[in-house]
Amino acid sequence: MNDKQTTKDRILNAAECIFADKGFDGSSLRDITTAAGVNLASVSYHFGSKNGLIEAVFARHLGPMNAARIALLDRVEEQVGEGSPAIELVLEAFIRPVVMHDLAEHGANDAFMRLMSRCLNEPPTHLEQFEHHFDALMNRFHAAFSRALPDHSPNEIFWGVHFTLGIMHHTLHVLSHLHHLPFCPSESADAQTVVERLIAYAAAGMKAQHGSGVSVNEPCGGTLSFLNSSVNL
Amino acid sequence: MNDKQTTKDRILNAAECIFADKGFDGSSLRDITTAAGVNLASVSYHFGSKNGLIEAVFARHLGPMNAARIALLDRVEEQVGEGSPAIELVLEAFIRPVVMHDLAEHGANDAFMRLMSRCLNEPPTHLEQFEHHFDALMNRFHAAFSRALPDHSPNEIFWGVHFTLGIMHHTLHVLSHLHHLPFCPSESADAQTVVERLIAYAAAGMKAQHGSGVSVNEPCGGTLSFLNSSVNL
DNA sequence: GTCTATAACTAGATAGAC
DNA sequence: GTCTATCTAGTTATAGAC
Repeated sequence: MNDKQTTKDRILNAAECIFADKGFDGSSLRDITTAAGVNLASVSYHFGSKNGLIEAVFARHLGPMNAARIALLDRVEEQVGEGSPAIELVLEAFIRPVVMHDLAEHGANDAFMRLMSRCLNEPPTHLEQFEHHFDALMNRFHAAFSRALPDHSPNEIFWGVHFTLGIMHHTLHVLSHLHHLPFCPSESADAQTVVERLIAYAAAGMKAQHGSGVSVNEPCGGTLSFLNSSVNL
Repeated sequence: MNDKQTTKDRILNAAECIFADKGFDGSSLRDITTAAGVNLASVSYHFGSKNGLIEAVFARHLGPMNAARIALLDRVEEQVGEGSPAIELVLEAFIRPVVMHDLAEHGANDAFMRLMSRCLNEPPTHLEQFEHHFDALMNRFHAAFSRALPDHSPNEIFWGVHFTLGIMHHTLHVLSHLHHLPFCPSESADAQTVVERLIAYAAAGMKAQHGSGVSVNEPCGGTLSFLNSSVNL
């Protein structure tokens, strides 16, 4: 806490970055404290254990981020009253705070974005400890999606929401690795524009869920049936 | 190689499963050899090192899986000749072999599906060693998507393809964790139906990319602009 | 090909001086 | 609060008997 940041913050910042690059199990506390320029033992002092540090790294961001998503949803629902909100508005409240979080909070630092993009696939042992950050959020949004798409069955809503989680999650990964990806046009990187693309894709996809997936025995509605033959799947 | 499988196969099967559950860094060779019922040193003998084992686990599946995707795409392009293939057909060739792979090959064993769903987010160090399995595939499909959507800009194709990778990737995760997910209707699990839902969502989403994301200064086409004010993103 | 034993190293956690 | 030093346990990898 001299003229820069406290030891606690230095550890959190370094941990966020190194966890994002190498995963929880792939990052040692020695890696993290060396990068942070602090002593190894300070992790135990400030966070108790490595798991305590992991939890702290997330808690710092997930609270504000999910609060922003709920706040946007509140405004959408306030505007429509008893009616059905536009699916695009619900999607914007769901998506924008996530993609914009790092940019808004820390300029160009994308460490937490990279970390989020990694999280879905961490071992369940690690994820259970912050699942509670998402329970209330998903309840609210699941209900909102159902209201926005009143003709959709629970199954159509379920898969629509999960497909949408998938593009959001993958987008965080793409945004934080754009420079290494093939086929990447030079104008791709603006996050605001990407949010719009995400919403357009997800809105169209969720609307298209209604009535899809109904014909188990005639797999793809006729026009695709020539693909269902001898080719090894 | 008594009456069951060889030591090499026992290791591969156990590794696939344990890597899927705990990640590469989170799985020790002791975990794997114990589960396989073989000796610790046999990993070095058969695969040289832990990295050699990781590569072998993937090579066993990625070759046949990506060959099936290319074979389906060949048939689609053969049918349309010089014209534009339907986006749904290209998507089916892209998606179906991936989702169906485990079911077709091993009945209900979903270990490789879980492993694939984890992979995108492993540390780049681990992923580089099998990136080459995807180079030719992505070249073929990128061209096919461009032909199927001739009005789309390179940027629209780029994001459309990545959003589609995202839903596919997330779907593998959802399919292998269905039983733990909230809001999951009982009839959700049939993989064939899920493939149809995926194609419907992705086709609608990719088509909707054209013309989206054009207005950087007026973020969401007017109707959403009331969300762009003081709420903390 | 399969085993035991062990080398060489790294991990997270902590005791105790300052 | 911060440090050094160290403990205990776990890791990959290998040498060498069978």
